[in-house]
Amino acid sequence: MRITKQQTAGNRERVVKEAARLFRERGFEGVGVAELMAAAGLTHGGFYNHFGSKDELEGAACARVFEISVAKVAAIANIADEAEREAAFNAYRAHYVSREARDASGASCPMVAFAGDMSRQNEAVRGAYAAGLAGYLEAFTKASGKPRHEAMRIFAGLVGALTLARSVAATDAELSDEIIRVMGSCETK
Amino acid sequence: MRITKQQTAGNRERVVKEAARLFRERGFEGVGVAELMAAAGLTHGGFYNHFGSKDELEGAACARVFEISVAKVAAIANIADEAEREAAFNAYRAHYVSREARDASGASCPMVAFAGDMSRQNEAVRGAYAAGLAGYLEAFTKASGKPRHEAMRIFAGLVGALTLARSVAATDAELSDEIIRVMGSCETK
DNA sequence: TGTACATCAGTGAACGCGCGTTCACTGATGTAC
DNA sequence: TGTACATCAGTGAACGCGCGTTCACTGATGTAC
Repeated sequence: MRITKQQTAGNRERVVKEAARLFRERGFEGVGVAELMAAAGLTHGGFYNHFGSKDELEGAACARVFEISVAKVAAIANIADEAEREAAFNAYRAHYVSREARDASGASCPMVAFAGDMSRQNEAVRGAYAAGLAGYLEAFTKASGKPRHEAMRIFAGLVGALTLARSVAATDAELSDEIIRVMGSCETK
Repeated sequence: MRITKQQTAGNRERVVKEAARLFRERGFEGVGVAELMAAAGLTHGGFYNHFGSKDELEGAACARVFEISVAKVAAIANIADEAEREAAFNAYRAHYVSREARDASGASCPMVAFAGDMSRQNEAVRGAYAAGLAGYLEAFTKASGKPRHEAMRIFAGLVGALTLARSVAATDAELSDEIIRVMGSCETK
């Protein structure tokens, strides 16, 4: 059943994309190779035609997630008009800690999705993550228009708030909403 | 090989204690029943004399970790002298985001250790966690001497900072240290 | 452009390992008399 | 207090399931002529 080169590339692309979603939703250990392939409309046997190992896909998926996130923040940083940039940045912050963002774990920020178990990940993932975080912080600082240390404090607050809100979303909706409310409406100080 | 009731209680206690440490270090899925029992000086076969399932131990360990953490914060909240309490609270904050705290993952704050994969945990763990977080936030607010929403913002910043610092501790020590430096020296504003 | 053959993405069965859980057995403790 | 028996925490082998990985096979694509 050989298929077109284009189809092959499309299949690989779809696996990475589904992996980026599923890994964020359920963690690297929470999704198996068979399910990943099925999500892309394939069967598990062909997995190793595309990737050398599950670790390798994890690394690729992690890198992919960062690409998307960094691109979003970099787009804000590149807005020329000062007031417009600031407005976009504030909108980004507000959406970062929102009920929508909390509930869309498959589209989550990579830090919130992956940071927690980075210490027990393979080299491929750790490398992609470390490079990704460095790039993200740089873009975030630019987008914020503030000194780096201040931008980092803001970002840490966002990460902590979203992490905490998610952690009790299923068990204590009221507390989760309170966290969102308190942290989402951060005046710019 | 029947043993003393006291020894039995001591054995169970040791398993929970080791679990509290190991689960924080490597996550619930990262430590097996056999290793947990070995850490307590036992063999895996007897596990089910003490616990109905691994899930049950996870719940007990999670609850235990919160007990310890909440007690620490509550002790600060109960300091009568205002200035002394404030000093103790600031010391707590400073130590929370420090290189020592970052590297001692086995003695970590339960939120930083567990929040990330709470969404994929069993009922026992989720229940213990939700109750624990609510109790912790209450104690933390009291200890801070500030309005609840402000205390929550401070706490979210601490959680985010420690989470981020840990996530790159092994791959980008410089960035990790920078995060600690920036967030640990938080003036009280 | 048409034909013949090699390539290789996809398929599904099978392997092997780790891990949670079960089980038959042991022997000192705890208890009934 | 002493004796006889039941209890039950601990042991280590074994089971069964899930999951990453391998493998033989298929057949349409891509290529050489």
